Amino acid sequence: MRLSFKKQQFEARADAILDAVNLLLAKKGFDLMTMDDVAAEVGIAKGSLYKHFASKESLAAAALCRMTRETIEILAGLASDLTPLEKLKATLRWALERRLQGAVPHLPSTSVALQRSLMLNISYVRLIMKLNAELKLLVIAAQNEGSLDRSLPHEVILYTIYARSCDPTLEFLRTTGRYNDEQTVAYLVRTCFEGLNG
Amino acid sequence: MRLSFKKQQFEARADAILDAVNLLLAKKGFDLMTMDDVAAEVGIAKGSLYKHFASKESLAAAALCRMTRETIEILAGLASDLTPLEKLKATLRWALERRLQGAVPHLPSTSVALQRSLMLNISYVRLIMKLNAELKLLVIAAQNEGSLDRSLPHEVILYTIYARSCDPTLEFLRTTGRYNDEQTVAYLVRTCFEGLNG
DNA sequence: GTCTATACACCGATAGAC
DNA sequence: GTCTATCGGTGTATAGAC
Repeated sequence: MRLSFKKQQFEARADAILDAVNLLLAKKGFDLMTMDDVAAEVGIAKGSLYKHFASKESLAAAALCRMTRETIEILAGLASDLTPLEKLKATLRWALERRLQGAVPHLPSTSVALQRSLMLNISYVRLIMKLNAELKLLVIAAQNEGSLDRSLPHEVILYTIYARSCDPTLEFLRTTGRYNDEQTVAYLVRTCFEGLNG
Repeated sequence: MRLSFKKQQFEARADAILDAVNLLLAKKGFDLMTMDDVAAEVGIAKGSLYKHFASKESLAAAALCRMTRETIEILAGLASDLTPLEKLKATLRWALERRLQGAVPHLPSTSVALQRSLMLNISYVRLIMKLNAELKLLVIAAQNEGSLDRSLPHEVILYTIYARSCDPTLEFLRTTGRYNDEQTVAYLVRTCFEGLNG
């Protein structure tokens, strides 16, 4: 079918655009990323971007939606014999590895402007709420089995894990060049759950 | 002395400008903060800003220098009978409290543009290196007395504490409205050093 | 030194030819 | 649907009157 093929091409290009957006969001952040940057990175004209996405905000939202969807899939695909704590650690580990590969952090704590527009994006909010609900269940389950601190509100634990997925310590440690990616991720996961105390 | 008085006024205005910059950096971030914003907040004309500071970058650098200097003073003023670990915790607690009062986080992990320009600012780099050296001594001392994990590189510990001082968890928890400022800060310090495990 | 006015560059978004 | 060209708006920084 010819039509289906064209549509496929269209989708493929949209995906290529989101790849570029992801790269640029990670490198420069939302505020400093320009539509010229995106167009140049993809190798198309700036005007053509607007045939795929209505605005810069919706472009970023689409990129973050794709990544959140991916996270939900990873979480769903984890071996079912893992404990809740192991699942949480695996998800955090995966998010940190993705960042080292050039992905943008989940929580766009970088730009207030982006945060505002995202909260008005229904698709994004739905996805975040879904991910949030699943992680919350894991946190509570881990607390019930005693592997996570019962005396901490589950919100505190959940937010702390979220924050760790976009922790700048990752870049700091990479900049030193003293540790490989595996060690860096391991240090972050370890200090998150076990703390710094001796 | 007439000249000294005028000079004093000039310094006072510079300080008022830095207050405004601090507020705006915390609220909007460097990229979204405009010189118009700063001028409006201070209540002077935009052109007058450039009589005090050469550029937007030097304006932000001056604000961050002032805050770093303050941190060094706080650290120096801590009771000498505190253990190294207690000093580190007290400094982190102070930084988080300052953020809740509207101060900008130490590490401007928000803006890549600002990071770059700061690394070229000699005054700022000197101050950061001084603070860094003092904190590093505390970390190593705490490791030697066994109150911080000896098997972690001291860099990992130091960067983790830095990152916690600008952790977005603070805003997340405040947004819920379920905890007062004291509790919020306590949760952050506690999870940083003791982790999330049960 | 402080103001108003403006130069100059850049960005998001659109128009119109093909 | 992709391109080039451009509009409208905004931001940093400066010029010039007072």
